[in-house]
Amino acid sequence: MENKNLFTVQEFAQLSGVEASTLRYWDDIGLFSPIQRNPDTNYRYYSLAQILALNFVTVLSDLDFPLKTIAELRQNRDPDKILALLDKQEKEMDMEMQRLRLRYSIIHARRELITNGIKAPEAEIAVVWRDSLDIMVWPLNEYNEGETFIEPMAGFINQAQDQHINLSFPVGGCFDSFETLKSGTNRPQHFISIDPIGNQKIKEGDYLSGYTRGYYGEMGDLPAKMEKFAKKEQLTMAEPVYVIYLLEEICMQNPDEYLVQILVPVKKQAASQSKPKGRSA
Amino acid sequence: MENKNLFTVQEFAQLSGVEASTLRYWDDIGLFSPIQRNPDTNYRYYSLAQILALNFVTVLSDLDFPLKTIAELRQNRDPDKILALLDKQEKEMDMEMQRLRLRYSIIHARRELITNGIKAPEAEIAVVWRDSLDIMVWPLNEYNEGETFIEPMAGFINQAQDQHINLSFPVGGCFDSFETLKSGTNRPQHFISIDPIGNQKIKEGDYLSGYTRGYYGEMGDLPAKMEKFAKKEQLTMAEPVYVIYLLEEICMQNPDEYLVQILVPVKKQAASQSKPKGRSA
DNA sequence: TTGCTCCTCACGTCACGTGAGGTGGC
DNA sequence: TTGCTCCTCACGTCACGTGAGGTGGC
Repeated sequence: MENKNLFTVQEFAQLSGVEASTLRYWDDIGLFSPIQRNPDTNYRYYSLAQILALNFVTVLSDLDFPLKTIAELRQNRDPDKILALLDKQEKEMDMEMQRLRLRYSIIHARRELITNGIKAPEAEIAVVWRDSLDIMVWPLNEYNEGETFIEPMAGFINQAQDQHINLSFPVGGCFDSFETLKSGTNRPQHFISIDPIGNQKIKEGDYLSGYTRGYYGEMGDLPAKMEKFAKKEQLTMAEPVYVIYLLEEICMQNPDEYLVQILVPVKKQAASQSKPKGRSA
Repeated sequence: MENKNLFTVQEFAQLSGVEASTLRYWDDIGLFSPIQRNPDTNYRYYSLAQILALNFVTVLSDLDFPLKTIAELRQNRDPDKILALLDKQEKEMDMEMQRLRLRYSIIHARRELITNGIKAPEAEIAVVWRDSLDIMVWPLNEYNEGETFIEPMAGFINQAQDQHINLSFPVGGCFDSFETLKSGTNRPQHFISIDPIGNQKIKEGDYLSGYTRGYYGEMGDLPAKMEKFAKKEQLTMAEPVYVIYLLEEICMQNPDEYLVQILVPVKKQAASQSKPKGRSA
């Protein structure tokens, strides 16, 4: 009965949903062969019953088992062995899941910044309310003479590998105070990553916000402008000061056009407290 | 300053966490090249600042962008383009997630059956409580003379592709009644898949359960034994009858040793109702 | 004779990793 | 002189997909 109905590759491909080229390849590597060959023409002929034997291969290859493993199993399978391999495969899938989730959060973080960068009111210095943002704060940077952010960054990248730290999240800087920012805009005390599983946060609250364009650490007269604005608006600057690169090498061709946002936590000086001081001075 | 510190491939590899062979390859394909070459020795020399240019490549390749795309972007990137590509990448990740989830449920379903198969009390016919089980019920099978399950199965596999039905879930059979099972153990009215997103369920309840070994549809004297047991225990058989292959081609070498479980929904005949009947007859 | 399917090589894919064989500086 | 790093090919990986060139049955 099984021999009554024989199928050519194309027919069997149609029947099984496995491509003819794949069937030929599986035959070539000895994984799954037709029950018959025409000795003259060398045509392959598959039987209907082979659809079940094929199922063994397709099920396991759908589960991403290597064909080599499938071929070995075909000769020598048993329930315990299959269970062990299913477990192993599931563990690799768990790892793949982790990788996917990490990528999702990187894409999410980067999309946020780029979107903000595109619609940023660049000329505007203003007090804005910020929700809290999860970040990772990198270790304290130390600078020798003439060094900029690049040296400690290189050092950290170098160490990060050992600690399995992912460096694909957007990066910014953190300064101890507005004074330290002014005295060296290209030497942040800490780098930060906009990393949702980071250990720290940019706290929610009011921030004095300003934007400027330029390569990493080049902020032109923005700090001076912001200080002037703060004085005029009677704002008390607090710490730490964050700089966040909204548009950088990932999406900008020209390094001089990188877009950075400076964020300084501020409090409005209460009228009842500041005014008397101002008057008495 | 940038030229002061130059690094060989190995050094730059160490610094950046990108393998030296990868750096050479990225140079070969024109994706990322050292700023200098020694004209005599052809040694590659990278600068510290290149670590940032490298970051562009590593971030995007960590996100699984094709190197070709990264190379094109490097020449001509802008925020909108990057946003579009991030979206595209996320959609592919969504699909990968779906594939992963599907594989998880296949592994889960198969592990359940195999584990049950390994520890099954094979000789035992007994009434067991079953929790409900999600399944997909395939269309009604029709049989011509001399045909067995194999023909409708082949037909269905053939159609399944168009409907994007995944055939990797464990398969069983469903019979309209115990009588139809007895009259053709290799001709189930329906196939079923143990598929958690199937449209139907094996209802929870008491089932008469028996095991036997043999190729698909070969059940020896198990149906007869189960019927005898039911009679003795005064069980009323209901419908439908399920056969579930716990151990089949996926984990068994020898087709004669496939392990099938027959499940017949039953009710104990209430003593008050059945006894009078029995006496009056 | 034309069109269709089948066959067997052989090459391309993608992003490297791994030698093989040879050179240059301490 | 030895050991180390660097170089440039070239080949292997994995599971096919895609021709190229040729044959057989209607």
